[in-house]
Amino acid sequence: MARNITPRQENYSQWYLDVIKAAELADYAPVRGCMVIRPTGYSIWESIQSKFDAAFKKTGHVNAYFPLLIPDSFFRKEAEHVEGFAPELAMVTHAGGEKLEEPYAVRPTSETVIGSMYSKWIQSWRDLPVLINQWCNVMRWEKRPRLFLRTSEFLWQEGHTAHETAQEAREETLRMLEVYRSIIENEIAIPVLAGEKTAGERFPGAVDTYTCEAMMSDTKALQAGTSHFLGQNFAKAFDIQYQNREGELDYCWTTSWGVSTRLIGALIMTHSDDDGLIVPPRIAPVKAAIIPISKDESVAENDILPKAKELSAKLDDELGGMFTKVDTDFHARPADRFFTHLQKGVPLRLELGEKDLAAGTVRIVRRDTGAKIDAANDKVVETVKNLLDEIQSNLFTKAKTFRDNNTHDASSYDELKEIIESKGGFVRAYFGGTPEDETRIREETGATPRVIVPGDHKGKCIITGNEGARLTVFAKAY
RNA sequence: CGGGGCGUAGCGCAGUCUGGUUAGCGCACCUGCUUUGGGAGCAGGGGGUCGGAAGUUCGAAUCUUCUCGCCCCGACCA
Repeated sequence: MARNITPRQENYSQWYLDVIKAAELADYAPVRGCMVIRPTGYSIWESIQSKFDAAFKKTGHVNAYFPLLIPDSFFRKEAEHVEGFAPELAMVTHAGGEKLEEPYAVRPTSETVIGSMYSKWIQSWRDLPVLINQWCNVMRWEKRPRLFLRTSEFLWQEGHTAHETAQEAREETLRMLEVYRSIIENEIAIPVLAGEKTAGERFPGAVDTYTCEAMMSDTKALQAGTSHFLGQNFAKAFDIQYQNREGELDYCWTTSWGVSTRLIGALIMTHSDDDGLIVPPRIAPVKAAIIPISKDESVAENDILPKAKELSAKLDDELGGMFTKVDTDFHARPADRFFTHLQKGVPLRLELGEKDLAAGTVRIVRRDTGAKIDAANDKVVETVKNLLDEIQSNLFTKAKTFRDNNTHDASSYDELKEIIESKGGFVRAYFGGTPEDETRIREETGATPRVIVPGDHKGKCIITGNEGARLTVFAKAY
């Protein structure tokens, strides 16, 4: 049992912070609300990034980079956008030792700068669609920061597309939502509900917002990715016009979508346990730690290490890329070395000692279950491959079962209130109310509508009593 | 931003109320020996000026004022 991590049951937030610290994922920076992403954490981000980036390329998107500083006036061009972001903008008022004529905002998101550029680049329907993504940092001055979940500065990806028709833009919005769902579920092993947000939860300036909503292991909800249909709001604000097929001027239809380093927070709070981090195999930068052990340090180094390196090379070679890491911390005792990799969430631990060499086997230990398997040398590659697949699916299934077990139905507002208070988790109820109703529900229960359940579920609204309300998931959220 | 808690060695803490010789303890770290398959034992070491600033005092970790930061709850949050 880990002795440097507070048990989850005792104090969930402390557990979360302890896991991050023990796995050396991040540390607090000198500036309030900012964090340093340490190598172990950053390598997980790189791994996540590469999955998404490949998928974006596959769906026809290209990467570009837009500047960090945005003229303050840009934000005022879209009424809802400015209202939504004004409170969290960081402003640069001085530069070069002088006060600036017009302050620059440190980007909280780039719809505005990108919109201004699109208006220059797009002339004709032949220029469309424009499908651009950028990987960058953004800053939102948060009142209550939490590592990975809500920091003032964070890393993310923002896709910005412009289309000829509303239909096409809507399809794009949903296409990217599906890309998100599939990667978050299949690679990061986090089950999500991919669906529409209610009016009160919309991105400022969007016509429709969609989310991939996940449940953390304390039953609170976390928005893991969003995709927005922006209609012609930004096109009108930034004058993104093109000449259509009939020769007339028309406004584009735009979308934007993003996932951030918050996914690392989601990964932690979905899979990890009281021993520390657990990283799903497909995301894990190191999938197996190979640990040569012997009572005699020189034997470990001179006799066993070469075998370990051989095994490492074989696994890397047959299973692809930077697959394994050989632990050469011979001065530490085995148990200490085991814990290091355990806490960093490495999916498999391969122990190689004199006993194993004599028996022609390798001892394999699973991070998710702790199960130990002695695999014969000629079966190691196959066993490792199978175990990684098993761990991947086990993590997903476990998380999904947990979510399903903590999802309840409410047929009245009172019942919703009662369930949120007594059990927590996701509560499904028919809802067709206004943003004002949402505010009231939040004030009275602490829960908010997280996502409209995908599919055509209609019923009687628990607030207004009107028929035709959509089945909506309510929960307390991060 | 409001309420509460807290900043003393890398981490966790004691000491603060009732100012006073070289500021302690556990873990971690370093050296040696014995150990070694889920966080070892003994012995010997290194490391802090007490979050920061100003003040009171012969004397401040301890008292006063200001300030910075962290955690929890609340408000807010695409």
